[in-house]
Amino acid sequence: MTDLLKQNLTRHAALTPEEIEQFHLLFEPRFVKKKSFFLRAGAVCDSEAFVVQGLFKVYHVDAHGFEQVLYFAMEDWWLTDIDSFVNQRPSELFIEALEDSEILTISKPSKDLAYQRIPALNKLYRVMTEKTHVALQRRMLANLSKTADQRYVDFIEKYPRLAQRLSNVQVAAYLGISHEFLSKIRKKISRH
Amino acid sequence: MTDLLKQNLTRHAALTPEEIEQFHLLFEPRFVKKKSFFLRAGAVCDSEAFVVQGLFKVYHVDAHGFEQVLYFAMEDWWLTDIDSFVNQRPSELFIEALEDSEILTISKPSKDLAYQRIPALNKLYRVMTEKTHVALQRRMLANLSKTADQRYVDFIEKYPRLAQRLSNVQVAAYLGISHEFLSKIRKKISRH
DNA sequence: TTCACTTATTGAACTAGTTCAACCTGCGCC
DNA sequence: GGCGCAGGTTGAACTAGTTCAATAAGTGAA
Repeated sequence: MTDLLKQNLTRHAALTPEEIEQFHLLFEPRFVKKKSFFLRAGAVCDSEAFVVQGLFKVYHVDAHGFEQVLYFAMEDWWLTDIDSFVNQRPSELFIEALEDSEILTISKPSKDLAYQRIPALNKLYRVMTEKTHVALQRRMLANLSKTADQRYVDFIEKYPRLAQRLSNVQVAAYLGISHEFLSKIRKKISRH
Repeated sequence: MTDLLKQNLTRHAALTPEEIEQFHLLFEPRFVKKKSFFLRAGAVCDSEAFVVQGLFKVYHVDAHGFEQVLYFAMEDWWLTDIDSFVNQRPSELFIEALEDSEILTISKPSKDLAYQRIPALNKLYRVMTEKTHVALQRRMLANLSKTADQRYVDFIEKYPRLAQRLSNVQVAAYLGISHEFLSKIRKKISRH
């Protein structure tokens, strides 16, 4: 079960086997039932998590009660509100399990300790943050330039397995459109 | 002239004076005239830069020839296409001077060398990337939830000095709306 | 089996934002 | 001094996307 985590850590930067072993011992397993929360707006994000099994939605709720999805996290993804976790300030995000899930969590004190003891972790998280930032930049540009139709097609092409596990309501909240309009897009596309 | 850079470096992580001195020596000054480019799509981003004086636009040009602005960089900001710089692959972005500008550049080999010699830089750039990522997340959520009116008001409140130096065409390309529509928004707002 | 609830679809009326074309500055340049 | 031209405004016609309300199908719990 922690093999997936170890593989993930190895992918981004060259840590020694000892460093990986030492780091992964700081994680604790936890089960999160469908519809319950890893983080709620207003609370401080006091731990980060790696998804071993299951699916989560990371989202914001605006003044009108509408949800905007920042990202979905399934197996091999990370859960965190960087701002809240790093600065230990109240979060503005919700992180909710969409399926019964299994995660590995690391507390803020443990991670701070790890940064001190394993300096190479700074490089690891620098590289990981760079990658997620590049992905978000691409999404930002796509949102500024493409129609909802194109963004929907791009989404199901880029994340086919994820798309299968999501309702259209969830996908619409990610694309930034109403679920009714997504339904109309799907109809149009299905007619070729 | 390099004082601004040193201050900027100090702001994000605790480097020793020696480390800052050693790092800043790797930067070279360069002048970029208005309307000329620091980076063009298709080229590899072989250096990063810190803006000492002037103003730049970092943007993408889509298939229809429309520009989408990723961000503007004035004094005390950084210029880079992270993806192209880190992975040394052709960029999809343009970085163009909107005013006669003065920058400090560091080449890819110099920065790689610096990471080796000054491990604390990994923490510095981890923290800087985290901050820009958080800012982009907020912008993404704002774009998904707010109308163009609200986004325009937010923009001039958040970056009042920057907004003064930009034409409405540039601001519209940042907000993701046509400049004609921005003009109508401005008229509506000016009537209180 | 029934009840409550979530999910998806559809249509009609509406609104936010685009597109195109016209026009009006101000301003640098030869 | 006139010329070209980038920047901003405006209006009219259009399109992308929303909102609201109705309907139907599936699902899980008691």
